[in-house]
Order: sequence, then structure tokens, then C-alpha cells
Amino acid sequence: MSRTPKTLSTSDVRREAVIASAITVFARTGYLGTSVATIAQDAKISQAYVFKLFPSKELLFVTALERCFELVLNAMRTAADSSSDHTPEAMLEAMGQAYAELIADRALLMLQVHAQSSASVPEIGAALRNGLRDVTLFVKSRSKAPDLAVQQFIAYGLLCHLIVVADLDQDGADWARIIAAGISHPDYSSPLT
Amino acid sequence: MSRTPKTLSTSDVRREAVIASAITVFARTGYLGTSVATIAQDAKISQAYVFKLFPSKELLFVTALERCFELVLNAMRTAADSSSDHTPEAMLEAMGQAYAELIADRALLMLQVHAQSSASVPEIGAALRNGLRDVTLFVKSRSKAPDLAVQQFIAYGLLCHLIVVADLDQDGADWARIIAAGISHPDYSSPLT
DNA sequence: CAAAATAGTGAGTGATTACTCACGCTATTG
DNA sequence: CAATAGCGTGAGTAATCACTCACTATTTTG
Repeated sequence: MSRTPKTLSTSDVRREAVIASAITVFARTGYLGTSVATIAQDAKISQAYVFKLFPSKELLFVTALERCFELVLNAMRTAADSSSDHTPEAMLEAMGQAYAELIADRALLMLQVHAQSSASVPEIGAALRNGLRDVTLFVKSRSKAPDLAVQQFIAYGLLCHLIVVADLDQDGADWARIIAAGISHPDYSSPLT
Repeated sequence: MSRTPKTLSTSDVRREAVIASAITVFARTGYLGTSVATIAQDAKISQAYVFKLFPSKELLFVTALERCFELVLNAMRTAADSSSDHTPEAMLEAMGQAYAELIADRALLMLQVHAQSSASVPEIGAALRNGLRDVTLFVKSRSKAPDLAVQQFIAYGLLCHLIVVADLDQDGADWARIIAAGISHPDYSSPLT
């Protein structure tokens, strides 16, 4: 899974930087809405060099999306590994919590939302399906929860996306509270103070 | 709610045609991915006239999205009105079924997916929130189900979107079946034959 | 029937963008 | 030290697109 041989050649370092920039910039403005010039600028290299590192914008997006799912899986794995209670309910709870924390910065979440919108681009659709498959199978195998519970786990993940995309937890309205109840991503300022 | 005075002036007829085209074309290729020229072509008028009828592409998309939510609400209202069993469970079931049938052609569903991806455009985000508010409040008031059930209703609607976007019900894999179980939009060929 | 409103268009325009190419700089290697 | 290979860029290019404008044809009205 982990790339990262001992020592990275400088072009691999650049590649990593471009992927990181791609994640944040694509997350902000979507696949069609971001120019590779913007990503290059964020990564502090020229646009031409981005095209030396990645053959096309499409493949750069796919790479960013794959990385996104890797990060999600890693977070869930860590949470699952360090959970003491191994009941299905507790495992799902732990993974859900890990996911909520991971996407607090919105980038990984928004990238998935944009990927859904661009899923008709064949390579993007395939990458989305692969990520979904990995997450589903991982959650199922680690939690050992019944299929219906796994399905619900995914469904509430999507609800989480909607809450963020539509800014529902900033919205005090009662209808918004119905949708966001118990989901709004935690205020990490309070628990420790 | 219903526009439609007795007789539509021809420019209003054109407006309606453009909205219909906008729904199908935006649904296919998204907000940024569709050109106004394509919509004009689909509506069989010139691009210039589209801009006479709508001040901007942005407002055209918003209008299409608003119409989309009107159609969703109408379908749910009809289903709710004609349901004999008035228990919360039965009402949710009826509305869910109506929604599943309505979005079988994918256009209204895809439009919502694209709207989520473009929600950072302020007018689009606002229209999305309005639609969500109307649906949530309608479902809550007609079903009289507890908030948690309404939340789950929405969450499974989103799951439905994902299944279609990622083509999960064409995918025979077991993991895809976990996500799509009991949701895959019905095969309307079998029940009557 | 004159005039004013309404319906409709062809032909731009300026900005953006994915991608290319010819070219340098620097380090390694033989 | 000469040659080669890898790192990196500035300056295009051709296409696309949202939006505008000057203009015609048709209908309505006084």
C-alpha cells in the first residue's frame, strides 16, 4: 500500500506535492472548475511540469481521488485497530468517528462529492467505484456487522457530505437540525478546554 | 404553486421548453460541463434567445434546479394524498416509492448531484438549501414520523443517488449488492407481465 | 395603416484553458 | 572534461464558451 521508498527522488517529491495540491484545489473548485495552472501555482511549479508528471488533468484528478480513498481507509484502519470493544456496533462507531474527524477539513469530503458529479468520465467513475468497493469491503470485514448496518453506515456518510456541502450545521433552522442531528462535525475546541 | 395561466404567451412556452432542455442537458453534463449553446440546440432556438429569456447560465441552472424540486415535491404529494394507510411508516414508504419512480429517468437525480458539486456558487447553494428545506418539511409534516426517521429517509435518498451515479445496480459484485440492497430502482418490466 | 412592441437570430468578442514545444540548467557518469 | 540524462520553464496554440449587439421579421395596437 504505502509507496515511499527510503529516499524519494526529487521528481517523486514534486509528484507528491502536486497530488497534495490537486486534492485541495480540486476539492475547492471541482474537476471542470479548476485549471491545472491553479494546481501548478499551488504546488509552486510551472504548469508545463505538471504535464510532465501527469499525462492529463483527468489522470491527475483520478490520482488525487485514489489518494483520497487511501487516506480514508488508513484513518478507518487506525481507528479499527485501536478500538478495544470489538462488537460490530463499536467498530462501526469507531470508524465513523474516525471518518468524521478526517473530513473535518472538508477537502477529502468535497473531492468525493465532485467525483460523483464527474463520474460519467469513465476513468473517474471507475476510480469512484474502486474507492467505494474498498471502503465497503473494509467496513464489512472489520466490523463484521450485517449488510444492512454497513449499508446504513454508507448512507449516513453521504448524509454527512450533504450537511457539509449545504452548510447545514451553520444553519440554525429546525429543518436543518432534523438532517444534521447527531452528525454535525464536532467542535474540537470544547472537549479539551 | 402552479404557474400555468390559461394560455401561455409564446415566450412563456419557449421559457418552459428551455427549462425542460436545461434539466436534461445539465443533468447529463453538469453545470460547468454544459454550454448554453447545447441547451439552446436542444430547445431548438438560438443561443442568443436563451440569454433573452434568462439573464445568465447561472440563473438558468438555478431555475432548472427549482423546477426539479417542485417536481419531486409534487410526486411526493400525489403519493401521500393517495396513500390509504396513514401511519408514519406507510407514508414514508409511499413517498420513497414515489421518489424512486420519479427519478428512474435519472435527470432529476443527476441534477441534484451536480447541484451539490456546484453548491459553492452562492445562488446554487441557496437553491439547494431551499429545495432540501421544502422536501424535509414536507416529509416531516405529511408523515408525522419522528425526526430520526425523516433523517434516515433523506440519507437513503442520497444512497439512491450514489447507486445511480456509480452504476452500482448494474454491478453484480457482492460489495455493490451490500450498498444497493433493496434500493436498486425497480425493473418495471416484470411486475405486470 | 402607422407605429410600437414582441419574437428571434447571425456574427462577433474577449477571456480562459488543456496541452505542446523548444529550450536551458544542473548533476552525474564514463 | 565531454556527454548524457533528469529537472524545469516561457511562450505559444487551437479550441471553447458566456455573453453582447446590431439587426430582421412578425404581431399587436391605436
